[in-house]
Amino acid sequence: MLIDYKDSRPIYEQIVEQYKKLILTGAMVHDERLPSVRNLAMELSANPNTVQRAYTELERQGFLYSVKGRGNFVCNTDFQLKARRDEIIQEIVALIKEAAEIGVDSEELHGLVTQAVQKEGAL
Amino acid sequence: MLIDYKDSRPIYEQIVEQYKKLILTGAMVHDERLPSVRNLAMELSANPNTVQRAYTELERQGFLYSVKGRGNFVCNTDFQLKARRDEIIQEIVALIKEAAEIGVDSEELHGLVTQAVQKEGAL
Amino acid sequence: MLIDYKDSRPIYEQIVEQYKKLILTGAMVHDERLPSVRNLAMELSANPNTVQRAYTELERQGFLYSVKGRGNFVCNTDFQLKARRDEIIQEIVALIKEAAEIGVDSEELHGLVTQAVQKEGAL
Amino acid sequence: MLIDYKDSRPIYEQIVEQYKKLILTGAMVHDERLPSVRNLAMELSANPNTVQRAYTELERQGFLYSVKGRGNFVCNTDFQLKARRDEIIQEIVALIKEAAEIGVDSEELHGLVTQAVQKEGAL
DNA sequence: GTGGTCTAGACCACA
DNA sequence: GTGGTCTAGACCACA
Repeated sequence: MLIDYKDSRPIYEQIVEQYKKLILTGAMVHDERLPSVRNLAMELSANPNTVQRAYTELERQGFLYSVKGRGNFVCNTDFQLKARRDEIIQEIVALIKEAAEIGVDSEELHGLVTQAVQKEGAL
Repeated sequence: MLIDYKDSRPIYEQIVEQYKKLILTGAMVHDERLPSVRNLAMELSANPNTVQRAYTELERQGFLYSVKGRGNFVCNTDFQLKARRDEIIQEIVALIKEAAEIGVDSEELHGLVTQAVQKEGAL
Repeated sequence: MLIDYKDSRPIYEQIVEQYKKLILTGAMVHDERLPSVRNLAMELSANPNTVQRAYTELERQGFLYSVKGRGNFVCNTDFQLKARRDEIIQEIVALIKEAAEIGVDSEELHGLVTQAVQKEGAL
Repeated sequence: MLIDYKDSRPIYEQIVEQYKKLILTGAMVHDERLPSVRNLAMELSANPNTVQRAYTELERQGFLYSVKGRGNFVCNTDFQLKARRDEIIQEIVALIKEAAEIGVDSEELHGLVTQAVQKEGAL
């Protein structure tokens, strides 16, 4: 877990993002325990309030559940996975529409994206 | 020009976004005059400073040039168009990578996006 | 004579700059007549007040003299030439000092400048 | 930090210039904290908005990064240093060209600059 | 406490 | 009239 203090996004948001990624990619699994608020705060040299805020947000979004006195645990994320997949699709569709508006038709765009993906893959 | 005061993004950023879109889509053309700072502020019932900030940002990004005592005018945007096209491609590539990480391969994704585009098109 | 309305500098200043250059380089000579305020304003589609302001400034700096009812004429510019030469030297000295402050010594700088001049010359 | 209220340049620009110099010369180092917006404003008897504007500009130019609730900190400036070095070279080249246009050849100029540097050095 | 955004209103340079 | 800068002071998000 790494916080980038130069990032303009608030620290609690960076924590939320990183745990969401760990959970959605399967790096953390159902019922696995997250670090305690206090420990994570020390590890990141952040304020415990900030970590608590991140955990509260993750709970609100259905990524973890907390058990008093025991800690915070990863939820089953089938639902979140499907939701994120649909979000990704909607975001791509929006970008395709914007490209069309500035004169890049979907075939041309498809070609350019394919090229870019191959370049990345070749690195 | 419509500002959403419930939007969490600051007003000046909304103004910037909307003019960028108008300019990139060709709705406003090279050397066309934008409303004066004071007029736009009145129209949006916002403060002239807020509009000024938006215009300064648009100038910095190369979308308009200002002439003291005359007003603000749209720049030639060939460069900005190409830059935005490349940004769109990179954003799509990043989304494809994220999809792969959560277990949606690029063929499946392509199919789902195509479906979504067709649905939208049918609206 | 060309005014760049996209330039952030005021129009009157651009006029001043261009006539100073024409006069210092000898493109306009001692006692040569400048266009009338009215004509130049028309040619540049600028406000006559703006042109008048430029001429007043040029007179103040000793580049032209005006004769009522006859027009504006180029001064002898031996003095201005020497002054501008000294200014150029002072500006270069200041840049050399700044370079030293950021760790570029004068020999290294001399080499880099020589290279840059040759590149320009080769264009 | 000294502001010259008689200077025609705006206060925020003077603040930007001075911090750029402090950072580029190494007087302030990577990750060092700048004064808070409010403190610097008090020290300069300027308005917090004016200081904020200077800091925003310094952030945009890559000289500092800001962390909400914590403060503003100096960036790593390798890139800025190189960029400024190149700017200095280009400015000197432009001055050499201007000198040539008004009849001072580069050898003569070189001699005059060398003299001037030695005089300064002797102060 | 600290930065970010915004309103209200002033004054200046420029055309 | 038009843009640019600035002061005074408020309120919010974040740590």
